[in-house]
Amino acid sequence: MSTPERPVSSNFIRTIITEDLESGKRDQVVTRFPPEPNGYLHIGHAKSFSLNFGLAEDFGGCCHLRFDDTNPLKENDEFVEAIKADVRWLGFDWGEHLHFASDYFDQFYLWAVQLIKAGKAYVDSQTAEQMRENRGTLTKPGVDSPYRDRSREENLELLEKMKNGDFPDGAHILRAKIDMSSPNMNLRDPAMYRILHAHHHRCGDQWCIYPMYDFAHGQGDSIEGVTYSICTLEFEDHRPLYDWFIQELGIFAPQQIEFARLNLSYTVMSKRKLLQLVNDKHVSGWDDPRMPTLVGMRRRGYPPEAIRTFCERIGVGRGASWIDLSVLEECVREQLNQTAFRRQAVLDPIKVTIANYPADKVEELDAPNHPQQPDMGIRKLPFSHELYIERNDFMEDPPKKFFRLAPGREVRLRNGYIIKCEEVIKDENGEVVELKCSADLDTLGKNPVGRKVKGIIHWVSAEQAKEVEVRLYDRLFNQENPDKGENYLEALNPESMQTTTALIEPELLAAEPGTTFQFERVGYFTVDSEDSQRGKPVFNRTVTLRDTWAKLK
RNA sequence: UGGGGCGUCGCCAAGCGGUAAGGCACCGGAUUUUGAUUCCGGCAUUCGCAGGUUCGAUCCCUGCCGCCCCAGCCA
Repeated sequence: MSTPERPVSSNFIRTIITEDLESGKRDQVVTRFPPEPNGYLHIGHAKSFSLNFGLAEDFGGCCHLRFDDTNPLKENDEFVEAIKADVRWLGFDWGEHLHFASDYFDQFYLWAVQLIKAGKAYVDSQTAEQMRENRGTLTKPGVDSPYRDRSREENLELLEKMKNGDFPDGAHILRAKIDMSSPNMNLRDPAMYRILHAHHHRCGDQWCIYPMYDFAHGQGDSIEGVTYSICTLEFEDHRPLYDWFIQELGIFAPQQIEFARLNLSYTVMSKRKLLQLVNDKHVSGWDDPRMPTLVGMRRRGYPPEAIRTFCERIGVGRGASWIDLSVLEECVREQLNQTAFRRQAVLDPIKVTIANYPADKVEELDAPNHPQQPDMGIRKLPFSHELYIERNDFMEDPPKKFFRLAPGREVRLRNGYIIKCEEVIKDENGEVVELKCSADLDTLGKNPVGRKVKGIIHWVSAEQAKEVEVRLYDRLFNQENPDKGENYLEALNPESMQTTTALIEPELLAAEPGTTFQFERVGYFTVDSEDSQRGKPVFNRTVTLRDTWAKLK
């Protein structure tokens, strides 16, 4: 496994574990990442499993990957495989420890029987509505079910029949007998098993009853010897219930520690909403480059190292926090800056002709693949008398601080000569269509004497340039918190993807899907892995370059 | 107005009774054939508010205020 530098910053979980190890309360660290295979993983999950795998790594323990597959109605193997691939993509390894809650269904059933025998569980035959009414409210205690005092024998028989499929869905339910007046709603006789005549992705039609997450999660951790069950804050209220099951069953007790889940600005993180975005075709799929899913980010071109850096950088706490999307983008730039080959591409072209350069001449200029890393080599860049430059690199009447091309001004062509704008040609509408320039042919690889040329712009040679499709991605939502309004769909950014045609240097035509380049002065672009064809790449804008000029304006 | 949590710089986040780490952002300045990168420097007399305990409190106590989570046969 690659070990990205980890400026081991302290956090409260690390502190707890360190103390436990020192005091002898624990002698090893076993964590786990327990996703439900009902959707694709997103950046919030990455925070969670980076934490879990990272902790195991730091303390010389291990981290399990366990699928909590207790609801067959929503789960399937496609998600299982995708989740495994995502965790691996980020560079984590669960070794031998690939588990499923469904591996433990027999044991869970035995434990349910055990609790009935101990008078700690009963079969309720109220309808779901009745149960809801009798549960009370936040301020009113609940009312005991009329079935609460059934005999153990009757409970046992009913559960057996539930298991055998003798009842339709919803006819009965197994509940823990705790306290209907508990101020903690989770302790008001929570459901343990429900009847579900459903096909399970791993068990097939073996079961007609399935354990609730609350009756499976804690015991799954216990069976696996998980020492630290790290989960998000919303499960804090469930901890007394998990502890109750563990205690009544007399089994190994993991320690649950909760942390705040990740909130990222300009995006949504709930699986339900991501699923809706996919189903309602607001995006092209789970791997749409605008999605906060790991498959989406991979396709967008975000390197796994950047995501790990991000997870490390944002830290872990117990207060609800909002991380700005720009923090993630900065991690992406940081990584890509070191690894991406530099290329030239023009997204919004304007023609430039070099009057003093022979019309029939084509020069192959040497251009470094990475100016700071010579060992990354060079490539050839064709130069001729007719070029394209970026439209916004020219201004007819520029402010003093604009050091790009303007009438009478000089500018350096990146990796090429210094040129001077001699004449501006417009069409009948006054639109600039071409710039006539002259080149100082003694400036290739050196600066002219006696004058300084500050501006540098990128370009492509007109005849050799190739046209490719480029997708300019932007944030999916234009509200910082899309959930703040009535309906998060209203916050969708209509301009989150804009397709355009770019002119690229010819070398780029052979780019392999999944590779990322820096289009100098523009941004990082990754060859789309779905829609590119051999010799016909489609580029996704991964992230723009920082642009202090844009801020100045 | 039941219960469980949380409030330290613009955003994260250390700190656990001895006098405010770090990262990101931001602002200067240097280098630069990417207005990118890199580099150097700056950036909380103050820890939600008000009292109290103490020689000393962000850390302990009390009371306020604000925010988040819980009433699925979802996870």
